[in-house]
Amino acid sequence: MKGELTKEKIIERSAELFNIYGYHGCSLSDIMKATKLKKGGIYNHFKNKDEIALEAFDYSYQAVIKRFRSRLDHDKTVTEKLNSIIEVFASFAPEPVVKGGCPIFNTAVDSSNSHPALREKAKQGINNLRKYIEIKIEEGKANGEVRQDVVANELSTLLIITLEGAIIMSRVNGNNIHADIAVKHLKGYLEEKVLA
Amino acid sequence: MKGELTKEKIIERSAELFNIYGYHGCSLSDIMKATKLKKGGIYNHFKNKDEIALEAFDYSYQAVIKRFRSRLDHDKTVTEKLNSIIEVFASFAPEPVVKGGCPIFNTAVDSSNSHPALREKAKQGINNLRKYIEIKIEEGKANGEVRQDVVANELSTLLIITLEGAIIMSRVNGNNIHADIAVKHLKGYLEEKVLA
DNA sequence: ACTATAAAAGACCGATTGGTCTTAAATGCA
DNA sequence: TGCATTTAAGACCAATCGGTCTTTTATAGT
Repeated sequence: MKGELTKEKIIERSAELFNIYGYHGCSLSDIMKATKLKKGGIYNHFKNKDEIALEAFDYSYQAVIKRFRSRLDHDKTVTEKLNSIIEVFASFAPEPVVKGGCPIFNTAVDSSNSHPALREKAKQGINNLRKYIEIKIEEGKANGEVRQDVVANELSTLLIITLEGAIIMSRVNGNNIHADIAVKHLKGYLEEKVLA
Repeated sequence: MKGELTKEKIIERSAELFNIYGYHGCSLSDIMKATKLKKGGIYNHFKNKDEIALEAFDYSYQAVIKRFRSRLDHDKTVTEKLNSIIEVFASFAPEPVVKGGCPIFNTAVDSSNSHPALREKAKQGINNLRKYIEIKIEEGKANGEVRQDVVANELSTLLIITLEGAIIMSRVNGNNIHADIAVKHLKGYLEEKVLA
């Protein structure tokens, strides 16, 4: 069907708009302009703006996960995977998956006090990502690549907060050096404190 | 004059609203409700919504700086000051200066692609804060408390991104453990890599 | 090619947006 | 206490918001 393509186009374009401008900063007429559709063409596929935003977040989240997977699939050792995780995060600064920065943290900040349903999705997105990293760390502990005294969920959290903070800082300053500082620091930390 | 008090009330209340809901998520009628004023009472002091938002940011920024200063004033050594910086940041998670998280980073994320004037203010706020920390580090290098191989502006950036990332993560999860993890990590880092 | 159906257009809706302006009330000084 | 001035009220405005519904157009199966 043709409609399915249209729906995907709406999702892709609004994912970008929501990521750049936030839920309240992006209106239906913005989406209409971006998709070159009129109201009827949009509401034929979605029952309201919320539904667009929610599906757009899912799309963005999957895009983030896809970048992690496609990179980590090439890695054989946990050591390589942990370094890749750091690099993929940092890549969100110069080459965002969706224009406007990391959609997960952006949505978290944008929605956390104003849009419960979106906030819940962002929260789950973050925690899924954290769990994903945690499992890699546990794998490293199991096969001897990672020290036994490393607390997987703490390290996972540390990686995410440092890199997400860096991405935001880089975006505000229009400069990637902050992301680079985070990468350097975390890689050094891995070497000295995490890897066996 | 009475009007001055009213103006301050408007700024304080809207600082909170903007911090919680963002610029586009907070309407004039929200501000009217929060201040118990009608439109005339508000536009008597400000020429438009932008002016309120800009002055509200200044207010929030000063409140952040004030918390840093009042805490760091008690510290004698640079070592104490650096630990205080970490603790003050972390305090923004359980006890925000303005309800809704750190107003500087919130504004940065909220405005960075949609409100140039506000974005510029947030950018300057972040960089002033970074400079402030950088100077403390340089003081430590000068008096021998901090190692000579520490790059002040890198360490300053690292502290901010890690702690700001943690604050956001804590807010989304409604839980301070992420801020605590950041504190623990950074204090350990200070001990091992920064302090002489 | 005809037709049933899916897709998109766009007029229309009430509510709300940010903002203006006139009017009324509160304030502070003499 | 009287009066000028400051402060706030609130009616009013055009524009825009998200959303509905009918109509037209495009598509796809026969």
